[in-house]
Amino acid sequence: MTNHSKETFLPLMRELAQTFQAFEQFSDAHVREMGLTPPQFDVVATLGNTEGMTARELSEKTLITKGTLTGVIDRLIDKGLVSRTTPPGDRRCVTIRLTAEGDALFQRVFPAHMTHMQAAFACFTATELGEIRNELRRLGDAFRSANLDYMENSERAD
Amino acid sequence: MTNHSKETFLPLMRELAQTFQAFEQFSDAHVREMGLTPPQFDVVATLGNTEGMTARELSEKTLITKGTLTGVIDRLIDKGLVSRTTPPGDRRCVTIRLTAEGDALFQRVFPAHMTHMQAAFACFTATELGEIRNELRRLGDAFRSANLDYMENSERAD
DNA sequence: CTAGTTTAGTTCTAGTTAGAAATAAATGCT
DNA sequence: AGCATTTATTTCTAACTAGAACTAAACTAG
Repeated sequence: MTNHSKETFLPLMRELAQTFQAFEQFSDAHVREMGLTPPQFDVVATLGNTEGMTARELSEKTLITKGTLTGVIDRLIDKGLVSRTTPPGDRRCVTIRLTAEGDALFQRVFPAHMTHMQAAFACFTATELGEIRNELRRLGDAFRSANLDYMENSERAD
Repeated sequence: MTNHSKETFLPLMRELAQTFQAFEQFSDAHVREMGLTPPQFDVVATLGNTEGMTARELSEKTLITKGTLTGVIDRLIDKGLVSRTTPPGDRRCVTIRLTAEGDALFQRVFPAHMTHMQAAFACFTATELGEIRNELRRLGDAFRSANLDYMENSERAD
């Protein structure tokens, strides 16, 4: 258990933010050229090659909160790319599914986006990519666990 | 120059997004408790211990685009935390500066936030933090350079 | 079997986002 | 000096954001 001075971890925090921003810029520029917003692409990519799923599942996989997701789905329905139906058995839920048009878009756009992204990783070996992934996971775990500790303490204060 | 299959780099992309999201959640929860939105905190932290700066400088340091910054500054002015003045010499610019009240908030809130963030890094050595930072930089450079290549090609297409 | 709780989704609010168009001042060229 | 370009910021639009309050349906315990 080490207590770091801010000079030790602030640069890492900055680097994380800048790296993520660079990733988003590279990814989003391509997504927008294909006529989708980044969250819309995220939803279409997640629904691709599935039988559809509930809003809750979709929210968990895309990291889009449920309140936001309602609006994103609304706009995808306006574009004719997804449908919202009530599944038999539980009328609280909705099943969100790609339409034929949405599936056609997915088949066209998803491989194109993978090819786009691939270009950024060409200067790494597969081993390096795995190592970076592990370090990111460790860092993410540290944030998640620190956040749990923090929320636990503020609960007690209620 | 390696051509990776999507199984090689997709997990890394997901991990990057999840790690950044965990970082934001941990940081933002604390910032909001102190009565600021994350971009507002970012601006206050950047202006702290300076004589103020132009909107352009502030935009570069915070990664908030200038159009967005106008609104963030407006709300900080409403709260009485910053001021917007035209510097002598160039009437196109504005100088954005913490008010006395804004400085008092900064002195109180910035150290508290550093202490909050520090807790997440306790399980790493200083050396590890440096290594992760280097890998993040390398990854970020890869995205930035891929993005430059991409933009160059689309320019030619105009 | 029914009141209370949990779960699913939508709606609402305030704020942020990028990008494009508009405005205005300063600089550079001739 | 005068016109064109560049630079700095604001305004505008469409979309996304989290979180809280709300509605409705489905459990669950007595």
